[in-house]
Amino acid sequence: MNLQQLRYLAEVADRGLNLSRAAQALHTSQPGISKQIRLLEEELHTELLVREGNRITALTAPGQEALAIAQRVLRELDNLRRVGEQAADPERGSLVIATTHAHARYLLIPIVQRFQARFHGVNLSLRQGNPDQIMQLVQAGQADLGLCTAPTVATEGLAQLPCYRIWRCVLLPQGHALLQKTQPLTHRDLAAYPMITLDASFAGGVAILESFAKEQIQPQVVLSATDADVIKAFVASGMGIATLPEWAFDARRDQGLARMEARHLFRPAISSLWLQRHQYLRGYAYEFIRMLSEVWQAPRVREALASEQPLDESLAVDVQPG
Amino acid sequence: MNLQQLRYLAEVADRGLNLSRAAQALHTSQPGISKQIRLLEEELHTELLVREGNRITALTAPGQEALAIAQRVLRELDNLRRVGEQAADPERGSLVIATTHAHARYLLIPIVQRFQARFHGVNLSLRQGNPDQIMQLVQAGQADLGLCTAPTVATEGLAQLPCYRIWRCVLLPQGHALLQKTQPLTHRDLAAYPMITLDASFAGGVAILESFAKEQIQPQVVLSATDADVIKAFVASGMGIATLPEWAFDARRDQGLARMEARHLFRPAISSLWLQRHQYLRGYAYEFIRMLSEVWQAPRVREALASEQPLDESLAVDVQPG
DNA sequence: GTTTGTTACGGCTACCGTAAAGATC
DNA sequence: GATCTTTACGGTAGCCGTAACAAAC
Repeated sequence: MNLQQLRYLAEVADRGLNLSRAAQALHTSQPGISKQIRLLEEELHTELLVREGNRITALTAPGQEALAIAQRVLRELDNLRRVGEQAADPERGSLVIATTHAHARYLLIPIVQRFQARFHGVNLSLRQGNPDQIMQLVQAGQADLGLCTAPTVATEGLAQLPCYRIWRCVLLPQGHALLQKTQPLTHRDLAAYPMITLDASFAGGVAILESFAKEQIQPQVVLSATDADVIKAFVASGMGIATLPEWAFDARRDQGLARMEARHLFRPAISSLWLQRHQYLRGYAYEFIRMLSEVWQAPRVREALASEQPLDESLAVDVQPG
Repeated sequence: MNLQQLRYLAEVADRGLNLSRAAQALHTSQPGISKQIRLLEEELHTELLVREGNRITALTAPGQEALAIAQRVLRELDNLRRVGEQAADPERGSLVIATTHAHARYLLIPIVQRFQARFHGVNLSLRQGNPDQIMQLVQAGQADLGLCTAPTVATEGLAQLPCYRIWRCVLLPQGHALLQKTQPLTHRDLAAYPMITLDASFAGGVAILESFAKEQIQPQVVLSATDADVIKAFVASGMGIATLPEWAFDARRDQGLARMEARHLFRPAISSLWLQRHQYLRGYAYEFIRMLSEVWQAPRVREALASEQPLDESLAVDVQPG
């Protein structure tokens, strides 16, 4: 038994049970992979792969268990490497954050600036995607932290730390008729105009549509996008109205646009940090999290990672302006 | 990085940070250990051990983290081996159960018999100890299952499956004056005679004393022991009276002894199965657990292992006679 | 002087890559 | 014939054990 063997098994599973591809991905020879996996099978007295002819078509039942174990072991080894890095230089390393465009563009900018000022040595990188993609990145270990609203896919193995309550407002082109209205907006008011929404992969997009459905009103969605700036551009061009997080609108910068209050129409979405439960976090990662939300001090984060409970959404706080 | 290195690190920590002893325990040379640990430290760019002169006096902070990781990895490797064994022959293997004398001697005998009849190929072995020792055995992986009442020590990393409610009765020598009493026994009645109790390391022993304390009565404890048969022998010899689990008394076999009802005096103790959370269980282990208590079917056990919650004690059932 | 950890060195295992064969689509 | 896995084989890196050394109690 051998770490290499576990690495190979995991990679083979990752590459659709194709030894050649696994070998390529690992920059090694394909017979080596074959041999090592055979050795592992031999040692366990069990076939892990189902071979038909000279193809590998599936994992056996014990193969699936073995794969799960291998993945856990490999993750622990990653953690061990991080422990070393943390000890060697607590202020040098990398931090990958997967998040949505809106979060990256509006929420994270001041935080990232503060973080970079404090930790010059940390290579911070942002990856964009919709919540489902973000979950994948975090689950695969390709991102350290995810920040977004709840995804539509399963979140196995991830801990969720609720951070922000996201209230939506209505965005319209300046001079829009609705701006004349002095009473609070209604769903019916909005449905009279074509709408631009967030893509359905975003909890925000879905929630808005559901709130219309509840009122038995069908809004006319002309476009859905994944990018707040794209949405704003379309609104400014007069294609329709939109709902966006309140903090995605900046009266000074967003010339040609106006916003109207809509807290009475749409419940806030909760945006959370998502992270792998069994992952060692570098010290600066805890600092980053604390910068996101004072609620999440390091000990509290550790506690949340250990407990399997989903956490109370009331931990989320309203976003502080800029 | 290398499995051997993790194994060495764990063993060194286990042997009081003594390389020589670790080498001995692993049947290898001491310089090998030294070298491999140095290599690991080198790869992590971090010292894991605190060296003073030529002694190792402590683990550094990253060393502690590394040790924890190494232990988790090694446990997973054990699991992997078990996956292999399970697949190679589901009915052959070993099962180590750590439990108290009373459980082994009375509760487990019929269950062990049924289990052995069903699984000839399984090497079943019982280890005796008090609850604290049992926890240690399970936590160290030297026993697969623990069966006993709650220990006084921490149970980190263990899952508790409540199984039995243990009611106590009073044991007296035949012809004892109390046997004449027609009304229910009181604490005061009992305190009039010297008592023999379970050792304080048993929840049972402590609970009995506490129930007296609550009544502000001080019983006269002449002896405490860890073995039900020893206690019975002393009671039979007239040294005093005792409280024991109801099922530890057998009117036919225990000549010279008599029992009196005491359910109104002492709350039942809960005896639970204890097992390591991240341990792969062989199929027959699930079967054994089911034989202990029908409540604990395999899927339910898996669920309990995954959830970090302490479980409801009401899952425990009264022990069925014989 | 005994115990304990590190350094030095030679032997050997076992892993790796190349080459070739076997099998299936 | 193309793709993919397995078998065969030689080179070599790295692990292991012995021996010698250094340092502490």
